[in-house]
Amino acid sequence: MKDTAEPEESVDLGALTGSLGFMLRMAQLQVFDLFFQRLAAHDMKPGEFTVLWVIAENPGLRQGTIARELRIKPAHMTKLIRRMVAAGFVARTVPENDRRSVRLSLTAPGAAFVEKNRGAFLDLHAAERARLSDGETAQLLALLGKLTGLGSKT
Amino acid sequence: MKDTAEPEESVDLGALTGSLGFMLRMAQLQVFDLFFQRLAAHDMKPGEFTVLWVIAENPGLRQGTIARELRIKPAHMTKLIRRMVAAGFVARTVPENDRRSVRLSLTAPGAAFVEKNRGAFLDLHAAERARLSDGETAQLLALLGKLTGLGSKT
DNA sequence: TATTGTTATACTCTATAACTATA
DNA sequence: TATAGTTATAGAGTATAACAATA
Repeated sequence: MKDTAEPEESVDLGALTGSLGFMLRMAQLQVFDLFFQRLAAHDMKPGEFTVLWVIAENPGLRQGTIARELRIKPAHMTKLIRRMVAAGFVARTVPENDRRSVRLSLTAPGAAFVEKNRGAFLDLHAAERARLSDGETAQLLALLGKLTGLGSKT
Repeated sequence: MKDTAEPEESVDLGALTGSLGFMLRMAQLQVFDLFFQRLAAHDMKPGEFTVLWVIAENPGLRQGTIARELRIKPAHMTKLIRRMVAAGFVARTVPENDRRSVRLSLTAPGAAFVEKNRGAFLDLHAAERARLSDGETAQLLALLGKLTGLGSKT
């Protein structure tokens, strides 16, 4: 029990809430919590599932191309892919026309896993739980898409 | 020079751009790049500067309170604060009424450093460089504030 | 020579638990 | 017993550079 009567000291973040970097960081931490609640049971981390997803959408893409698009460093990508291969989710193919490269595709279990967890990954209900309406969520996604140049859908 | 005529393979992210977690992650990476360009020269990382900022706004706050608010783990906070003390930016005080706790404040050099880099940290021009107008930036910040529950200003 | 991916090293951040000193 | 902070350890992510195989 508490002795001093200090009612849980409050913190004034001041102009910090006007920092895009800080606010994005805090938002990411919050949303990632939801992700972990859902996929941690499968021993799957956000970055790993994202890679599986992109391979599912783009079978046969080179490992380096995916790493560049997702801003994963090559050294890290190597280890990540090795884990996914060990898990039986990803198959590596060295094409004949360029035997330096590695092309990636999902195995049947990998494809099944992505399909099964597709909904969880998209955070369909994250926004509700996280104080935003559907409209606000759409707006937020649109702004993030414009910021990153990734929201090609308009 | 390239041999095969593949015009830089393109990646289809598909529904991934509808994932709040993924989009927040990519946006954060992009905005953090700007931060590093500006403060890396000072050997200062985002988390460290954020802590200095919060101490500046709330001198005398307990170390653990700040850690909880910024979602920094206690173990990490200990090391971070030690670096800031070593840099001469932060002073630690153990109050008489509860000698388990540690209260933090900025030294004069610490306060001067925060003041000097205040503008850079707030990413004043980050939004422009990053494809958003002022209005869109304000809107994005407001939505992130609502999502995280931190945007108390309304 | 340049490129693709791998290996190796080191450092930061995170997660966890055990520990101390106070309360 | 509970709390504040520390220490120790391990793992993931990142940065960097050196390397092998191929182009």
